[in-house]
Amino acid sequence: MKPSRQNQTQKFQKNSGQKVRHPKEGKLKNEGPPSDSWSWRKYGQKPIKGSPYPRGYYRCSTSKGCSAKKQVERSKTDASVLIITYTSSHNHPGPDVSTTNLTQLQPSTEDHNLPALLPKQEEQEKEQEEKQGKLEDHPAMKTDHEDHFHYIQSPIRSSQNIMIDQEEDPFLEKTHVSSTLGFLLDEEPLSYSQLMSFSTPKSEENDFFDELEELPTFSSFPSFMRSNLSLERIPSVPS
DNA sequence: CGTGTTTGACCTGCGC
DNA sequence: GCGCAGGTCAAACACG
Repeated sequence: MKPSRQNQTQKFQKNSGQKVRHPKEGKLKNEGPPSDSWSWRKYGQKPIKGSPYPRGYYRCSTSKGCSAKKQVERSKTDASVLIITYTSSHNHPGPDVSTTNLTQLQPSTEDHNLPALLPKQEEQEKEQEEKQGKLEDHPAMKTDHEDHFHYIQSPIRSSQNIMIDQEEDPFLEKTHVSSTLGFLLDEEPLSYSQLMSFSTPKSEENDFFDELEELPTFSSFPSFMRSNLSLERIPSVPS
Protein backbone atom coordinates (compact mmCIF):
# COMPACT_ATOMS: atom_id res chain seq x y z
CA MET A 1 0.00 0.00 0.00
CA LYS A 2 1.27 3.33 -0.82
CA PRO A 3 -1.44 5.80 -0.24
CA SER A 4 0.75 8.62 0.71
CA ARG A 5 2.16 8.79 -2.70
CA GLN A 6 -1.12 9.36 -4.31
CA ASN A 7 -1.94 11.99 -1.86
CA GLN A 8 1.22 13.76 -2.49
CA THR A 9 0.93 13.45 -6.14
CA GLN A 10 -2.52 14.82 -6.14
CA LYS A 11 -1.51 17.61 -3.97
CA PHE A 12 1.38 18.55 -6.05
CA GLN A 13 -0.52 18.28 -9.18
CA LYS A 14 -3.41 20.30 -8.05
CA ASN A 15 -1.23 22.89 -6.59
CA SER A 16 0.85 23.19 -9.60
CA GLY A 17 -1.61 23.19 -12.34
CA GLN A 18 0.88 24.86 -14.52
CA LYS A 19 3.28 22.04 -14.65
CA VAL A 20 2.21 21.13 -18.07
CA ARG A 21 4.22 22.90 -20.61
CA HIS A 22 4.71 21.98 -24.19
CA PRO A 23 4.53 18.29 -24.35
CA LYS A 24 5.31 17.57 -27.87
CA GLU A 25 7.56 20.39 -28.61
CA GLY A 26 9.72 19.79 -25.69
CA LYS A 27 10.16 16.21 -26.24
CA LEU A 28 10.87 16.41 -29.84
CA LYS A 29 13.42 19.01 -29.36
CA ASN A 30 15.15 17.29 -26.57
CA GLU A 31 15.23 13.72 -27.43
CA GLY A 32 13.98 13.56 -30.86
CA PRO A 33 11.82 10.85 -32.16
CA PRO A 34 12.38 7.42 -30.92
CA SER A 35 14.27 5.90 -33.68
CA ASP A 36 12.09 2.91 -33.81
CA SER A 37 8.75 2.36 -35.25
CA TRP A 38 7.22 1.26 -32.05
CA SER A 39 5.05 3.54 -30.12
CA TRP A 40 6.63 4.73 -26.93
CA ARG A 41 5.03 6.54 -24.10
CA LYS A 42 7.19 8.58 -21.80
CA TYR A 43 6.47 7.77 -18.22
CA GLY A 44 9.25 9.54 -16.46
CA GLN A 45 12.34 11.61 -16.62
CA LYS A 46 15.13 11.93 -14.12
CA PRO A 47 18.29 13.90 -13.96
CA ILE A 48 21.25 11.58 -13.86
CA LYS A 49 24.16 12.22 -11.61
CA GLY A 50 27.20 13.11 -13.53
CA SER A 51 25.22 13.86 -16.58
CA PRO A 52 23.98 17.32 -17.43
CA TYR A 53 21.15 15.80 -19.34
CA PRO A 54 18.17 14.05 -17.86
CA ARG A 55 17.23 10.53 -18.75
CA GLY A 56 13.83 9.83 -20.18
CA TYR A 57 11.93 6.64 -19.50
CA TYR A 58 9.70 5.25 -22.20
CA ARG A 59 7.37 2.34 -22.31
CA CYS A 60 6.08 0.56 -25.37
CA SER A 61 2.56 1.66 -25.99
CA THR A 62 2.14 -0.35 -29.12
CA SER A 63 0.70 -3.17 -27.16
CA LYS A 64 -0.89 -2.96 -23.78
CA GLY A 65 0.78 -6.01 -22.46
CA CYS A 66 4.12 -5.14 -23.84
CA SER A 67 6.71 -4.67 -21.16
CA ALA A 68 9.34 -3.27 -23.44
CA LYS A 69 10.94 -0.15 -22.11
CA LYS A 70 13.64 2.13 -23.17
CA GLN A 71 15.72 4.80 -21.55
CA VAL A 72 16.91 7.72 -23.54
CA GLU A 73 19.72 9.90 -22.39
CA ARG A 74 22.30 12.12 -23.91
CA SER A 75 25.91 11.30 -23.74
CA LYS A 76 27.57 13.45 -21.19
CA THR A 77 30.54 13.81 -23.40
CA ASP A 78 28.68 14.21 -26.61
CA ALA A 79 25.46 16.01 -26.30
CA SER A 80 24.82 15.16 -29.86
CA VAL A 81 24.77 11.53 -29.04
CA LEU A 82 21.69 9.87 -27.73
CA ILE A 83 22.10 6.74 -25.74
CA ILE A 84 19.09 4.56 -25.84
CA THR A 85 18.85 1.57 -23.63
CA TYR A 86 16.21 -0.97 -24.41
CA THR A 87 14.94 -3.17 -21.68
CA SER A 88 12.80 -6.22 -22.09
CA SER A 89 11.49 -7.43 -25.36
CA HIS A 90 8.27 -6.65 -27.10
CA ASN A 91 5.84 -9.44 -26.73
CA HIS A 92 4.11 -8.57 -29.89
CA PRO A 93 5.01 -8.29 -33.51
CA GLY A 94 6.50 -5.08 -34.64
CA PRO A 95 4.33 -2.18 -35.51
CA ASP A 96 3.33 -1.82 -39.06
CA VAL A 97 6.64 -2.20 -40.51
CA SER A 98 5.17 -1.96 -43.87
CA THR A 99 3.57 1.25 -42.93
CA THR A 100 6.56 2.71 -41.43
CA ASN A 101 9.39 3.09 -43.70
CA LEU A 102 11.44 0.24 -42.71
CA THR A 103 11.38 -1.44 -45.96
CA GLN A 104 14.90 -2.44 -45.66
CA LEU A 105 14.88 -4.16 -42.50
CA GLN A 106 13.01 -7.15 -42.10
CA PRO A 107 13.66 -9.27 -39.20
CA SER A 108 13.48 -12.78 -40.16
CA THR A 109 10.91 -13.55 -37.67
CA GLU A 110 9.43 -10.69 -35.93
CA ASP A 111 12.38 -9.98 -34.12
CA HIS A 112 14.79 -7.43 -34.86
CA ASN A 113 17.32 -6.50 -37.28
CA LEU A 114 20.73 -5.46 -36.47
CA PRO A 115 22.38 -2.91 -38.51
CA ALA A 116 25.95 -3.46 -38.93
CA LEU A 117 28.80 -1.23 -38.40
CA LEU A 118 31.79 -0.82 -40.45
CA PRO A 119 35.21 -1.59 -39.32
CA LYS A 120 36.16 1.94 -39.82
CA GLN A 121 33.43 3.09 -37.69
CA GLU A 122 34.53 0.78 -35.08
CA GLU A 123 37.81 2.47 -34.94
CA GLN A 124 36.23 5.80 -34.73
CA GLU A 125 33.82 4.61 -32.26
CA LYS A 126 36.54 3.26 -30.16
CA GLU A 127 38.14 6.58 -30.14
CA GLN A 128 34.99 8.10 -29.02
CA GLU A 129 34.61 5.53 -26.41
CA GLU A 130 37.97 6.27 -25.12
CA LYS A 131 37.01 9.82 -24.89
CA GLN A 132 33.98 8.99 -23.00
CA GLY A 133 35.86 6.56 -20.93
CA LYS A 134 32.76 4.62 -20.39
CA LEU A 135 32.96 2.30 -23.24
CA GLU A 136 36.42 1.51 -22.35
CA ASP A 137 35.16 -0.32 -19.45
CA HIS A 138 32.64 -2.19 -21.31
CA PRO A 139 33.74 -4.26 -24.09
CA ALA A 140 31.69 -3.70 -27.01
CA MET A 141 29.42 -6.41 -26.21
CA LYS A 142 29.18 -9.44 -24.23
CA THR A 143 26.67 -12.06 -24.23
CA ASP A 144 23.59 -10.96 -22.83
CA HIS A 145 22.01 -13.07 -20.33
CA GLU A 146 18.95 -11.29 -19.41
CA ASP A 147 16.95 -8.60 -20.76
CA HIS A 148 18.93 -5.65 -21.45
CA PHE A 149 21.06 -4.69 -24.25
CA HIS A 150 22.26 -1.34 -25.28
CA TYR A 151 22.26 0.00 -28.67
CA ILE A 152 24.52 2.90 -29.16
CA GLN A 153 24.59 5.19 -32.04
CA SER A 154 27.04 7.89 -32.39
CA PRO A 155 26.89 10.96 -34.48
CA ILE A 156 26.88 9.97 -38.00
CA ARG A 157 29.23 12.60 -38.97
CA SER A 158 31.78 11.67 -36.48
CA SER A 159 31.45 8.03 -36.50
CA GLN A 160 28.47 5.99 -36.39
CA ASN A 161 29.28 3.17 -34.26
CA ILE A 162 26.95 0.82 -32.86
CA MET A 163 27.90 -1.20 -29.98
CA ILE A 164 26.20 -3.20 -27.50
CA ASP A 165 27.21 -3.16 -23.97
CA GLN A 166 26.33 -5.51 -21.35
CA GLU A 167 27.37 -3.97 -18.22
CA GLU A 168 25.47 -6.46 -16.35
CA ASP A 169 27.57 -9.38 -17.15
CA PRO A 170 29.40 -10.41 -14.14
CA PHE A 171 29.72 -13.83 -15.49
CA LEU A 172 31.16 -13.02 -18.72
CA GLU A 173 34.29 -11.22 -18.44
CA LYS A 174 34.35 -8.48 -20.79
CA THR A 175 34.87 -10.04 -24.07
CA HIS A 176 36.48 -7.62 -26.29
CA VAL A 177 34.30 -7.90 -29.21
CA SER A 178 34.33 -4.32 -29.96
CA SER A 179 36.38 -4.93 -32.94
CA THR A 180 34.13 -7.51 -34.27
CA LEU A 181 30.86 -6.29 -33.45
CA GLY A 182 29.16 -4.20 -35.81
CA PHE A 183 25.74 -4.65 -35.33
CA LEU A 184 22.86 -3.17 -33.85
CA LEU A 185 20.61 -5.44 -32.43
CA ASP A 186 17.41 -4.44 -31.52
CA GLU A 187 13.99 -5.48 -31.60
CA GLU A 188 12.94 -2.45 -33.24
CA PRO A 189 12.71 -2.46 -36.91
CA LEU A 190 14.58 0.65 -37.23
CA SER A 191 16.97 1.08 -39.98
CA TYR A 192 19.65 3.44 -40.77
CA SER A 193 17.47 4.88 -43.36
CA GLN A 194 15.45 6.26 -40.59
CA LEU A 195 18.41 7.59 -38.87
CA MET A 196 19.75 9.24 -41.84
CA SER A 197 16.54 10.71 -42.74
CA PHE A 198 16.19 12.20 -39.40
CA SER A 199 19.59 13.33 -38.80
CA THR A 200 21.76 13.83 -41.72
CA PRO A 201 20.96 14.61 -45.20
CA LYS A 202 24.53 15.13 -46.02
CA SER A 203 26.27 13.04 -48.52
CA GLU A 204 28.83 12.17 -46.01
CA GLU A 205 26.33 10.66 -43.85
CA ASN A 206 24.76 8.98 -46.70
CA ASP A 207 28.02 7.54 -47.44
CA PHE A 208 28.17 6.13 -44.07
CA PHE A 209 24.84 4.57 -44.39
CA ASP A 210 25.80 3.39 -47.72
CA GLU A 211 28.54 1.52 -46.19
CA LEU A 212 26.25 0.08 -43.71
CA GLU A 213 24.22 -1.35 -46.41
CA GLU A 214 27.18 -3.16 -47.62
CA LEU A 215 27.93 -4.42 -44.27
CA PRO A 216 27.16 -7.92 -43.45
CA THR A 217 24.54 -6.49 -41.33
CA PHE A 218 23.80 -8.31 -38.26
CA SER A 219 24.22 -11.66 -39.69
CA SER A 220 27.02 -12.25 -37.36
CA PHE A 221 24.95 -11.13 -34.53
CA PRO A 222 23.90 -13.61 -32.07
CA SER A 223 20.37 -13.42 -31.15
CA PHE A 224 21.25 -12.82 -27.64
CA MET A 225 21.93 -9.27 -28.27
CA ARG A 226 18.63 -8.49 -29.62
CA SER A 227 17.05 -10.27 -26.85
CA ASN A 228 16.41 -7.57 -24.51
CA LEU A 229 18.51 -4.69 -23.84
CA SER A 230 20.11 -2.55 -26.33
CA LEU A 231 21.93 0.62 -26.10
CA GLU A 232 21.71 2.94 -28.92
CA ARG A 233 23.57 6.08 -29.61
CA ILE A 234 21.74 8.45 -31.76
CA PRO A 235 23.11 11.54 -33.16
CA SER A 236 20.86 14.22 -32.10
CA VAL A 237 21.55 17.29 -33.97
CA PRO A 238 21.46 20.15 -31.61
CA SER A 239 19.90 23.12 -33.12
C1' DC B 1 -12.17 11.18 -27.34
C1' DG B 2 -7.85 9.05 -27.18
C1' DT B 3 -3.00 9.22 -26.89
C1' DG B 4 1.01 11.14 -25.26
C1' DT B 5 3.85 14.36 -22.39
C1' DT B 6 5.09 16.62 -18.23
C1' DT B 7 6.42 16.55 -13.46
C1' DG B 8 6.91 16.00 -8.38
C1' DA B 9 6.69 12.46 -5.13
C1' DC B 10 7.32 7.77 -3.66
C1' DC B 11 9.65 3.27 -3.62
C1' DT B 12 13.54 0.24 -3.98
C1' DG B 13 18.32 -1.02 -4.33
C1' DC B 14 23.05 -0.21 -3.45
C1' DG B 15 26.97 1.80 -1.25
C1' DC B 16 29.23 3.57 2.72
C1' DG C 1 21.42 2.15 9.65
C1' DC C 2 21.49 6.16 6.67
C1' DG C 3 21.89 8.49 2.48
C1' DC C 4 21.97 8.75 -2.51
C1' DA C 5 20.57 7.66 -7.00
C1' DG C 6 17.71 5.54 -10.10
C1' DG C 7 13.30 4.04 -11.57
C1' DT C 8 8.20 4.20 -11.50
C1' DC C 9 3.49 6.20 -10.65
C1' DA C 10 -0.35 8.88 -11.30
C1' DA C 11 -3.06 13.22 -12.37
C1' DA C 12 -3.53 17.16 -15.34
C1' DC C 13 -2.90 19.22 -19.66
C1' DA C 14 -2.14 19.57 -24.79
C1' DC C 15 -2.63 17.99 -29.36
C1' DG C 16 -4.53 15.26 -33.30
